[in-house]
Amino acid sequence: MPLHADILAAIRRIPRGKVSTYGAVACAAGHPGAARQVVGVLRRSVGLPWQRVLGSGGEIKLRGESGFEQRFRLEAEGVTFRGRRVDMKQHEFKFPRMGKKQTKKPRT
DNA sequence: AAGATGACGCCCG
DNA sequence: CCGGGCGCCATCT
Repeated sequence: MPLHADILAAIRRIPRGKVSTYGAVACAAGHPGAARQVVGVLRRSVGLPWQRVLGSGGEIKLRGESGFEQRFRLEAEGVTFRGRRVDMKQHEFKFPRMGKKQTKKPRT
């Protein structure tokens, strides 16, 4: 499974009103250390909840209008901020256990 | 193939 | 809290 597919899936699993971090997503996708690749996927893919992906500590790493955009969109989902960071203790989404491959269609 | 870059993460002063 | 440096992985020129 292409790494971007795993990352893509992980990002899509982030529920509304919750957020995650690049590193966490990469890890949840099964690619610890591939935080940068998470960024790549976010940029190339469209229709993803990119706003729910933040930097470590819940900090918005985007600059300029993009940063504002992200902040507003998150607040619109009910996410609260602590200064310039998202209140992670309240909105950090903990990815479910991922044994190996069984992540979506365990089907019989 | 090599060099440079990126919405990163973590350590150190 | 702030600034600086190094490591990671994939992509682009």
